[in-house]
Amino acid sequence: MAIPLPGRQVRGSTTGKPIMALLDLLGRTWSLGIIWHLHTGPATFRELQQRCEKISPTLLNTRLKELKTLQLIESQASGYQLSQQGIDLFAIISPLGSWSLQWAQALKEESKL
Amino acid sequence: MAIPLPGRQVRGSTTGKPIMALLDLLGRTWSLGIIWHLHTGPATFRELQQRCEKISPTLLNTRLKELKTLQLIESQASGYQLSQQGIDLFAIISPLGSWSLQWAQALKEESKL
DNA sequence: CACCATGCTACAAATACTGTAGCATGGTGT
DNA sequence: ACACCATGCTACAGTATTTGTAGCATGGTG
Repeated sequence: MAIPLPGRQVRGSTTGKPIMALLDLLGRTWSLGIIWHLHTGPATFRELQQRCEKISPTLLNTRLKELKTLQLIESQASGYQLSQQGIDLFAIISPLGSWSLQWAQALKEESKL
Repeated sequence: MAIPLPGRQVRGSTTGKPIMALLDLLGRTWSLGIIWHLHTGPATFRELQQRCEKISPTLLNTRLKELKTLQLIESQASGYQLSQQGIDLFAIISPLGSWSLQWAQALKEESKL
């Protein structure tokens, strides 16, 4: 699957709008998960594999390449880590952590009724 | 694919943590896109199809069911719309819109070098 | 009753992802 | 120098997901 570059046509949208490229990227299996798990600090390939529990090396590598091309992560001697852009992106999505807790709670309440 | 319920094992994680269920959900093709496009207001099935440009009706319907089960959207006479939870979730991710613009700009600058 | 729009399903083809095996490279110890 | 191990990553076949097109069922309108 082609890397979703802003300005280009991407999966699901022909407009080239950056947000569409971003939604395409984040909508791919494991993209969000990798960013999420990398936020706890740099990780080697194998360690990242473990943080992600069940990702196949094939896909991990594919996603890493995409994320690297799109400058959300970078690889250093210490392994892979979020780039400054990646950190900024994570800052936006990090509230999802606590939001998910109250969401889970709400679903639980609902199912009691 | 089973609907990613918080508390259950989901694609990519066995821990049952709500955030993992959420990442699984949002990581599915078009989930984010549907939420994004619904934020501009309620839409009928066919209208939502058009907002999403290229989604197949099969998948649109599948996602709508998931999002409805997970209480992020609800269907009314006026069509589908974000639920209160969906609105809250959108509030978190909405900065992605402007973030994507500067990200696109940065990528463009980079490619000039 | 013909005509049209809408919500949605069917189903086969195309695409993406998984899982296991294992190769290539670069240490470390002897 | 050589066996031994860990790491980053690729190969590839099997499986799951997504797309695309066609079209059915229902309800409203003239």
